[in-house]
Formats: sequence, C-alpha cells, structure tokens
Amino acid sequence: MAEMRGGENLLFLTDEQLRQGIEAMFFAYRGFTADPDRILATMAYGRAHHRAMHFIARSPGTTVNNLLAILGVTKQSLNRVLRTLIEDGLVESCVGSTDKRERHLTLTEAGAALERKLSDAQRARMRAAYRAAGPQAVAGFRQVLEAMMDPDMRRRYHAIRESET
Amino acid sequence: MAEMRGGENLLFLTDEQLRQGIEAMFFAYRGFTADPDRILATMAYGRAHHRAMHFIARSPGTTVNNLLAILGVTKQSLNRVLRTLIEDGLVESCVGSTDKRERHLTLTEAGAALERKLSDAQRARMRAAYRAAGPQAVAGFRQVLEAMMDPDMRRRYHAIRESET
DNA sequence: CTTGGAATGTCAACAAAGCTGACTTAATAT
DNA sequence: ATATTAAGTCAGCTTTGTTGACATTCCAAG
Repeated sequence: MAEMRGGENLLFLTDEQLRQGIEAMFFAYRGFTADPDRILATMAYGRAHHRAMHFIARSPGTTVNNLLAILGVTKQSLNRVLRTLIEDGLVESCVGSTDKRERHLTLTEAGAALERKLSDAQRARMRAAYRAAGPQAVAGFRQVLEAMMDPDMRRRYHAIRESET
Repeated sequence: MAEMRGGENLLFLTDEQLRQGIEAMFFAYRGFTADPDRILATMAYGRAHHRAMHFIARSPGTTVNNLLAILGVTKQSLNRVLRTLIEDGLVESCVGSTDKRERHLTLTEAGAALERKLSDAQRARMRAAYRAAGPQAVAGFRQVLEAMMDPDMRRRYHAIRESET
C-alpha cells in the first residue's frame, strides 16, 4: 500500500505495479465485454453492433460522422454494421433537416429493446464491481481511466455528458 | 433510480454513473492499447503477438497450455501467433524436462528487446495516468478492475504474481 | 450559377485474429 | 495395453478492421 508520505511515496509507480495495472486492464476488459458478447453470440451480431447501438442510444439523432469519430473506425467498417442494423429495423437513419447530407441515427423500439438488454447485462457486472469496491474506489477508478485516454477521446468522453439535455 | 438511502449514499450506482463507467472503460482501453499498436503497425505483428510476448516475459518457461488459459483463445489461434514469433526468433520453445509433451516458452534476446519496447510504451502511459491520478485513485482503480473480472481470470491474475520467484 | 469540397454511401479486395472440427504425434497416466 | 493429455496442423469460416476508388448529394464561396 502507498502510505507514509514522507515527501512522496512513489512505490505505486514501480514497473511491477504498472505491469500489474496493465494485466488488470486486460483481464477486466475481458469481463467487461463477456456478458454482452454472450448475448450477441446467440444472434447475428457482434461487439461492433453493440458499440454502435450504445452510442446511438446515448446520443439519439447523432450523425454518422460523429459516431465515426467516437468509435474510431473507418466509415466502411461502421457502414457495414449500420447497414445490417438498419435493414433489421433496429436503427433508423433520417436525412438531416438543416443539412440534408447528414444522416441522423436513432434506435427503433426493437433497437432500444436490444440495446437495453445488452446494456443491462453490462451494467449488472459494473454495478456489482462498483458495489464491491465502494464509492471512493470508483472515484479513483474513473480518475485513472480518464487520465489514460487520448486527449481527443477525453474530450469526446466529456462531450457525451454535456450533450445530455 | 437508486436514490438517497438513509445512511449510505448509493448515487454512484445510478444507471447514469454506470454508463459513464462503461464509456470510460471503452475510451481508456483504446488509449491503453494505442501506443503498442502504433509500434506493432510498423512491423508484421499485431496485438495478439504483444499479448503472447507479455505473458511469456512475465512467466518465462510457461507452457503453451498455461498461455492458452491466460489469453483465453483457442490453441489454433495462439499457435498461428506463436509460430511466427518462433520462426522470427523472438520466442524459443523447449521440450519439457519432466514432461516431454510440454513446450516451455521463453523470449530470446530479440524477443525480450521487442517486448521491452512495447512494454515501455504501454507503461509510460500507465505511469502518466497513475501519477496524474495519485496513489489513492490507483488503489481504487485496481479494486474496481479486480471486481470486474470473471472469477477464473481473477485467480489467474493473482497466480501470475504468486509464481514470481 | 457554377464549382469546389464536405458528408455520405458503396464496391472490391484484403488482413488480423478469432472460431470449429478433424486429425496426427508423442508422451504420460491408468 | 489403452486412454488421456499436450502440442501441433490443416482447412474453412466469421467478425471486424483496413485501403482505394468512385458516385451522389448538397452547402457555400466565388
């Protein structure tokens, strides 16, 4: 434990501590995606579909370009995912009113239902982890994750909250 | 909504808080892998090679079976990665002394050098994040990540440390 | 009004990294 | 002896990413 701050105790910055953090990220991310993945495996969708639906649910009416920036993939890759979701009636794509080049994406009823199902599974694990660790640990968790992001991603991460009305 | 219990404050368990945590994991993981990925993109290797080398570096002499369990992939998938690493002289595979069916994996000089390069890049980001967040936040970060793991993975996560001699 | 550039969509081809299933070889365990 | 285990291999498939080329639509600047 990093205690006794004579001046500063930097033991938490040793290579060994960092390696453990790296491994913790690896193993935890597996858990993080495991539950939605299990659900998705039973249908014709994958993690990419989940991600798209998550951010459409989060920012209804978002544009394709915005989603591209958030997800950090090429439009061809996103388009493939989006096309199947639209074809299957889970996502709706509406031509923009001010700028008719843009497409605004929203979840249909069915899309929202699936998103909720996936989200519920993922949140259940998250909730259990949060509850087990306690509020102070959660605050630290969030701090470290934020510091780990690329600056662009950190901006987008905050932008999502700010766009909430 | 989980609102103000009498004693405990459970505001950190609201769906909104959990969603933010989920998004933080997503964006942070991207940052987490970004630096090694950039290095790997310049050679014929990918993230899978990095992961294999990481855990071989961590547990020198580990067996293929053990690595399979840690990485959570099929032997066919791991074998493809391992084969190229062995062919390129980054990993050495030695027949076991007690059980000759087993292959014990170790990094060669060149393998260790590449692993160090990738690891340095990843640790640099981790160190910056840790330093920015502080030791208490780091402790919380670790606690939440650990609580998020599948029990099997949590065992393995600890086993790696215990196997350190 | 025309034209340049941005936003979107689409086609084709390809690569990384996962998967299943079937099978071999060698060595250990029963 | 036989069954099981560890490792490796072959073939084929899926998901999800990538480039590059190209068409369409539409806003905005000249």
